Amino acid sequence: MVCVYSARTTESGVVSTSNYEARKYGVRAGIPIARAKKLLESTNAVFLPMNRPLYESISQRIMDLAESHGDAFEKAGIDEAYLDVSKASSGAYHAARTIASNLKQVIFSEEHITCSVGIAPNKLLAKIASDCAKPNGLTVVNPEQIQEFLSGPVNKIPGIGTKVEERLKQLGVQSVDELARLNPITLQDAFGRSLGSYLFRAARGEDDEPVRERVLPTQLSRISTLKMNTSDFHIIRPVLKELTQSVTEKMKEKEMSCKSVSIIAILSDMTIHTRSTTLEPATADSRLIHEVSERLMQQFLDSDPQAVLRRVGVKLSGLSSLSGQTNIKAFLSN
DNA sequence: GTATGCTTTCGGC
DNA sequence: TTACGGCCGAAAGCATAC
Repeated sequence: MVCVYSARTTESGVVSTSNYEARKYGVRAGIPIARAKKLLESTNAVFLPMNRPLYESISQRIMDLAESHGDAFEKAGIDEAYLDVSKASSGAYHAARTIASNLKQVIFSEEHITCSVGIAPNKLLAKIASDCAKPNGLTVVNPEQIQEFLSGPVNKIPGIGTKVEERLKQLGVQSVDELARLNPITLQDAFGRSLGSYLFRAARGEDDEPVRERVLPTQLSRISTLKMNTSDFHIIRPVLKELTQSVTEKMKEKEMSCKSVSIIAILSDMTIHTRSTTLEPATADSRLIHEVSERLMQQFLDSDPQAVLRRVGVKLSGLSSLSGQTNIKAFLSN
C-alpha cells in the first residue's frame, strides 16, 4: 500500500493506491489507513509513505515516451494520458495496436513498469477500453463493436460513480443498454443539461472531445491536515502562510500569474468550504497573495464562529502565463 | 436569450 | 462500527451585460 500520512497521528491518513493482492482484501484507494490495517491484519502487508516527487519524475519520463508515439497528446493525470494515433496509424486499428504494443514494450524496458492501453474511435471508448483489461492490458474497440463492447453495468462509463449510479437505479436503469433506451429529455430532466446529454451520448459510445495538449495548469493548490482541529486563527495562520508560500513559488516557477486566490477549509465534520476573491490585474506578487489568503481565512472564521477546522488549503486559479500576457500586450499595442 | 465571468461544489486519481 | 490526503479539472449556480 502506498499511503498519504497526515500530520495528525502516526497512523492518520488514507491509502493512495494498493496492489492487486491487497485489493482482494477490500483495500483500495481512498480508504483510511486504520481501516486498511484492520482488513490486512492477518497478512504481512507493507505500508509505504507516498513519494510524490519520485512518482512525478517517473511519470514525466513515461509521458515523454508516450508522446513520441503519436500526434496530439493529453496528460490526464499522473498515470493516465490520451494519444491521438489517427495519423500515425493511418486510421487502421491493427496499426494502432502495433503502436500501442511497441509503446508498452518501450515503457517496460526503460522503466520496468506495465500499463494498460485502450484503442478506440474516441477518448470515452479508449478510456473504458483501457479500464477493461487491467493490469497490463491492450484492448482494441473497432467502430463496429461499440454497442457490444458497451454492454454491461452503467458504472463502466466514466462519470458514473456511486451517486449517478444510485439515481439511475431509481429510474430503473442498471445496464448501459437500459441507459441507451432512455430518451434525452428524461435524462436532462433528471441530471441537468450537461450531464444528461453526456449520459445520452455515452450510452451510445459517442464522444467528440478532442485530444488536447495541456501545456499549463489552470489552477494550483496546496492543502494540509492540521495537527489538531481548531478555530484559532493564530494556529491556522502559520500553516496557511506555509501553504501559500509553497503554491506561490510553484506558480512563479511556471512563470505564471493568478487572477483568483481561494482558501479551503475542511471542517471537523469533513464538510468542505471555500472562499475566494478575484484580483485585478492578475498578480504574481507574493506579499499580496499572502495578504489576500489571510484575509479570506479571517473572514471565513468570522462569518462562522462555530467552524472547527480539520484541514486548511489555498488555491490559485485563473492562471495565465506571464510571457503570454506580455505577448498579448505587445500584440494589442501594435 | 446568449455570452461571459465569478464563486462554490463535485468527483477523479 | 468507526476510522479520512493532496492534488487536479470541470460543472453548477449565480450575476451581469448586451
